[in-house]
This record gives sequence, C-alpha cells and structure tokens, in this order.
Amino acid sequence: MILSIDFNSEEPIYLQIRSQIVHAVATGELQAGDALPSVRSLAADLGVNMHTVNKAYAVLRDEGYATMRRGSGVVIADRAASLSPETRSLDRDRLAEELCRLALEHRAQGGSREEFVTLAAAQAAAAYDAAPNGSAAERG
Amino acid sequence: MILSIDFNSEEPIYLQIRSQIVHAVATGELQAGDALPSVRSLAADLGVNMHTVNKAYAVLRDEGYATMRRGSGVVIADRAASLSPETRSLDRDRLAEELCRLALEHRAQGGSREEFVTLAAAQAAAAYDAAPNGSAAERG
DNA sequence: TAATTGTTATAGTACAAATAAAACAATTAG
DNA sequence: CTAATTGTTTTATTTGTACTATAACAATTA
Repeated sequence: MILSIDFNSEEPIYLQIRSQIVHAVATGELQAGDALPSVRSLAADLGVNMHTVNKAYAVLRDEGYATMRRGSGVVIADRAASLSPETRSLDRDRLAEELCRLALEHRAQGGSREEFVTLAAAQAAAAYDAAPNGSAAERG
Repeated sequence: MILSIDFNSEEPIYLQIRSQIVHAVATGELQAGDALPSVRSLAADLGVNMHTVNKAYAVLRDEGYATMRRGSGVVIADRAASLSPETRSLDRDRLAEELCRLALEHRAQGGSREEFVTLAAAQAAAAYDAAPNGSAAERG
C-alpha cells in the first residue's frame, strides 16, 4: 500500500489519503482486518502533519471503512457486514444523485444518452477488473 | 427560470447558481440566445452579493455555457457550435474520471458492477426525460 | 513499566467564499 | 447627446476550512 500525495492538487491532502485507501479497499489490495500505518508513521512517510492523517482516518471511520482504537491502531473494517440497511440505502441514494448530476451536465454539453451509458459501463468494467487479489471470474 | 439557494448547504452559493443554470440548459428550459437576469437584479432577487452572482456567471462563461457583454448582459451560448474538439474531449475525459471514481467507491462499498450500470442507465434516462421544451421522442 | 497508539487542546498561517462600498467602461434606451 | 443599465475592477472585511506545530492526555500493547 503506497500512497502518493500531490501537494499542488486542489483536492485536500486528507481527502487524497482517504480516496487512495478506499481505492485499495475496492480492488481488494486492502481487506477487512488489515492494519493501516499509525497516524504518526504515515504522516512522517508522506511528509505531512499528524493531524492531516488523523483527519483522513477519521473520515474513513465515519464512512464505515475502518475502525480506530488507541493503543492498537487503525484496521480496515468488514464494511459489508457492519453496514446497516439504512446506511446502505443512503450510499445508494448519494450514488444516484451524483450520477444524475453527471448525466445532466453531459446532456447540457450536448452529449447523448447512449454515450453516457456506454461510458458508465466502460468505467464500471475497468473498476471491477482492477483486482490484485484475485481473478475477475471470482466475482461473477 | 427560478433559482433557489440553500444558504446552509456546503456547496458554495456561486456553484449552486451555476449548477441550476446548467440544469436548465440540459433540460432545454434555457436555450441558446436566452438572456439571463443581470448580475445586480439576480443578486437582489436571491438576497446575495453582486459578486457572488458575477462569479457564477463567470464560471458559466469559462465553461462555454454563456457569453457576457457589459451594457447588454449575459446570454446563453450555443455550446455545441462554439466548442472546440479539444474542449469536447476534455469534458469527456472529466466525465470518465468521475464515473471511474464513483464505480470504485461503489465497489468498495460492496456494490456489484451490474447494480452500478443499471443505476447509471436509470439516471441517464431520467436526465434525458426531463424536457419542458419538447417530447423525448424528438431526441430519439 | 515503557513504548506505541489514538485523542484532544491550543495556536498560528494560508486560502477561498461571501459581503460591502465605490468607481470605471461599454452598451442600450430615451 | 444624455441617462440608465450592464459587466468589470478595486479595496477591504468577515467567516470558515485546510494544514501545520507543539503539547499533553488516555488506552492498549510489549
């Protein structure tokens, strides 16, 4: 798990950290039970402040991706098992909302419905192909 | 064209204004040649500062959605006709990037590829159905 | 007991968002 | 031509977020 920070990016550092860890969870590079580096050590590795990493971890905890316990550290959570149906539904609503926004902007720019759906399917395929932990066949 | 501002939202006011106008362009409620209210009058209507509206309009101008001329005002542009192929390609790249991000987060949350594609298709259909200016059949 | 870990507090710098008041420049209406 | 309207620019203030810095506190682990 190697993180790279772009200090010139408009995206806040703590969100860059958060996104890359979520990415690793998506691809299976990080799995439930895996330990994340401590707040202090990751901060030292990245050359950022301790609080910046702590904020990234706190976001991951609030989103259900990780659990934090002082003394023992931060561990990737079993999100599928720990999520309530309500939270799951909220996630789905947020996804729908973002897709709606993208579709509308695409249309405003003169793009076709077919083009949007094709592009979405292509990106989904790419996201579900990136799998360092196993073959795509495992997920049907 | 009625705009509503949520002053408690995390989304900046000028982006709320921008988004709702893009929304209107997408549905056809606003078309090329249509005039937008002046910076000062819209600011007065919404109860915000003149500069906030001006910034929203400037963003729309930079994105190719509108043209601004002092004395005459702000007018919706014919975006499809005025866009260069390079800009069009950049828009497509940005869309792909956002879809990629959403697909990865969906997978990280335990969602399936099929679910993502289905949801994207549904939102696209909704976006292309919202049409106050004509029937869906007009666009094939 | 000592080290490590997350947590909290305080303070300071930097930047963006929004507001405010005022003036300037180009276009339009009378 | 004149006056009103419109976008543009300048300067300044307030507010909130991001990030850094230092320090201490609390729970777990070795």
